[in-house]
Amino acid sequence: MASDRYPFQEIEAKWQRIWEDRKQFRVTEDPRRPKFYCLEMFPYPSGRIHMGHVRNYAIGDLLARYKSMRGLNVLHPMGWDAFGLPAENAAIEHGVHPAIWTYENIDYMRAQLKKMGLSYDWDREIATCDPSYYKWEQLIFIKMFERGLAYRRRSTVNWCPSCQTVLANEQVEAGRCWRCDSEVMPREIEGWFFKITAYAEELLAWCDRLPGWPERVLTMQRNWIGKSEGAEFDLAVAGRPELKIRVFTTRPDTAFGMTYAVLAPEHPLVDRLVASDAERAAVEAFRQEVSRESEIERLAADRPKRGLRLTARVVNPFNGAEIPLFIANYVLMGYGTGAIMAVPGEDQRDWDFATQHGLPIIETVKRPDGWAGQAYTGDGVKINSGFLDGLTVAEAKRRATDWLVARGLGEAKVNYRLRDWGISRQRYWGAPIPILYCDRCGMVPEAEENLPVELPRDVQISGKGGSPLANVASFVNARCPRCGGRARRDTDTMDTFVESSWYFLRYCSPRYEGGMFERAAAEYWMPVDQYIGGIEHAVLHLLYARFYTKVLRDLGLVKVDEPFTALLSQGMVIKDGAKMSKSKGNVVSDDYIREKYGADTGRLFELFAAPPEKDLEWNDQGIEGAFRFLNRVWRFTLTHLDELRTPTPGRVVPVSDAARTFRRLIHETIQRVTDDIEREFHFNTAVAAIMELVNALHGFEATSAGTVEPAERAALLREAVETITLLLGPFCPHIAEELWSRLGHRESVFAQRWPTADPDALKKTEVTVVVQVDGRVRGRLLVDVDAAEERLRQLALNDERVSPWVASRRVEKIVVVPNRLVNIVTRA
RNA sequence: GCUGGUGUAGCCCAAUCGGCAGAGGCAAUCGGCUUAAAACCGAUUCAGUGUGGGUUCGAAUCCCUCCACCAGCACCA
Repeated sequence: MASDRYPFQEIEAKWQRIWEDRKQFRVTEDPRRPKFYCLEMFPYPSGRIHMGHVRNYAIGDLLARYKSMRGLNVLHPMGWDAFGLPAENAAIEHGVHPAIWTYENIDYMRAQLKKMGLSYDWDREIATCDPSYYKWEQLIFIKMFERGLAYRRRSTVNWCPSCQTVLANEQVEAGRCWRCDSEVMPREIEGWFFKITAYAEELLAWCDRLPGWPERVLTMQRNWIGKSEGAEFDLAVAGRPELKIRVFTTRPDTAFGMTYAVLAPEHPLVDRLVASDAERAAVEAFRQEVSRESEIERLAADRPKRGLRLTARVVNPFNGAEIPLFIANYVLMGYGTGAIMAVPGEDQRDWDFATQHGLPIIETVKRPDGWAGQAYTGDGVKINSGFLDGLTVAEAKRRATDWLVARGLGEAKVNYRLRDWGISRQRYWGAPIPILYCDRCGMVPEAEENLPVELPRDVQISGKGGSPLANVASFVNARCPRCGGRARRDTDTMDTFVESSWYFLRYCSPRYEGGMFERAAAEYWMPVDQYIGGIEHAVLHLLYARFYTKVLRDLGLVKVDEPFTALLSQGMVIKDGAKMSKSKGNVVSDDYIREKYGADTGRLFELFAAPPEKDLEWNDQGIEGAFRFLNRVWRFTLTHLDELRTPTPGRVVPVSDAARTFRRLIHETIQRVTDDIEREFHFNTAVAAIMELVNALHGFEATSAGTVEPAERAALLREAVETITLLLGPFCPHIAEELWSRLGHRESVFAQRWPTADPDALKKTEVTVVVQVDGRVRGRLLVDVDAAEERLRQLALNDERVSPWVASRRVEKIVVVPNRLVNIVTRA
């Protein structure tokens, strides 16, 4: 049994050892050669590599090896996103220190990756939990702090009760924690923010300048940034000249349709507007009611709009009308000014509220004929709008804004949905925030020479009640770097997305001690030419990394505007209808597949089963097929080794038709595989093309024995097998190396140039032209390439399989597509 | 509800500019090899492209309608 299968275990171990001994994938900057930076998203060391990881790394490895064979100087590093909550949970559950748990996992997973035969430069391996890594992150934090890009404030944040920590907006999915799926609660807390909103416009603008990114991801980022243009202006409170309410609107043209205004319940002005104790009590009760709603309920678009009418009234500056003022749950404090003008005629939300509360509705845009809807948001001619009447919506927006500006009442304004990135985490296993609180000097950054602020090892982790660091006296109690007096350290740690926002830069010079990275190295390698990872980071990591890169650029550290030139978002690996995960118990382990079929087979299957951007349904039979294919290639090569190794002179010039046809297929395959990899990452069709060639190789071998000259036959078999081996290299590196060496080569297959198609071999002398009658195929013609249209027309009409279909009918017209088809259009 | 994507053979997937619906794999069936089976080798079957319409000599491909599934966003004024 075992003898039937190629000895993958032996081969894989052998070549992994050789690659390691030769340091084959170690790279250095080489200004004479064009570079290619190929990067896969580094993993969190959760324990074991599974087939979802394998897919990611197989794609990256294929590209890295392919680009290298194309002559590029390829940087292909790997490391560990090593800070994170699971390490702390392990500590709570099993009493293991997070550091020990993490490093043990790293050791195991590194061994797994090595057994996959991935072409990493392991000398560049990094782990983000290493103080020599996060030291630089702390330095940048201080520089950001000095420039106001990192700031501390008290605010309502997303609190995950299960993770016992704060989440950034990006880390909340439909009201639930992105990691543990618990319902997120609002909580007032003091914490650190990165001012990503300062880059909102640039992050958005560059979405149009990243042609190598999937449109899907760019759309998600654009939506997340959520730019909206409009105007801001003041509503005067009737009888209270000292009070003004600032509102934001994207539809200043509809201001004449304003029939009431609304404040967010927690708007600070509300307290000054209440006229009596009774009203104050009512407001309090309303606020209580609203705050009891959970995050999930708040997010439901169809939840009832609740509101409370205040006694205060406001004045519409456009027409002087005095209108009622409400507080309502559908206006959010966190967006715009926390206050709106309500125009039920042209806004559905206002329409809903107005009809519920019996408020008037004024139409300010002429409805199209037959309009039967509620609020109308389309274009049209302005009506009931004073000086705006007769204008289009777009014109009226401009004129209304100009009118506000001219009177000093307001201004044009752009708002973004994007909020600043909250980075404080009330947890232990992360990078400490390098800030101290001095009794005398206040908030002070740690001095540069004192970095890194190291995470203390000795700590009690209970999983409850604030940051574990707060209980470590030796950590908390420190000296003020400014005055030398007593100071307390900040006891929060940074969001782990901060580490992954710059690891690609650290890879450029991972052992550099003079800074985050060596300038020359980063200038040579950056940006990443091809980034590969899962779609789940479409907004999170990918937006943060873009932001952080721009910050570093503005600090004068890097020259690039964007970190990733091209992005490939690979689909998930699915089993039994769900993403592989421990909790679902549907994980296919890498170890199991590798031991049963070998690393090459596992990689081949995942590259072959579906195009990379699609989800891949795991299939036990499919992997058998991939394995069978490799065995087929192996067996053919070994059984024909004598013939394959007979020396043949130089280039093959086939004489027989069978040989010429076969050689053309060899070179067509080179062309197809190259195109498939370059054009759209269609690795599945590339594999199919190689399989087709292998099938044809078997056919040629069987039929050419007596009919083709032995020397010609041997030369062609050799050309075919060598081509197959070279093409297979990036997909299945171990078996390719072994076959290459057995064919008599001493150099690594990866030291070879990627094959290019011989134009002579591709030339065709004859083509099959299809003959259709009224669009239906009725015959075929074998003709010389580029045969004249007139000749094709005659041949088609005279073809014996075609003529019966034409005989009794009148030929109306004949469409000729050279080298393709002839379509005879007839009429009765 | 909005936006994007996908729908092709029993299954996973191809089809470049609108030009023969099928490259590859899986499964099934038959044959060869074998004392037999597995493995292996060879062959065969199977869809008219989610629905309905339109444009065209010709549509999986372009346009419109509807359906299903997936993903993202969802009181953002």
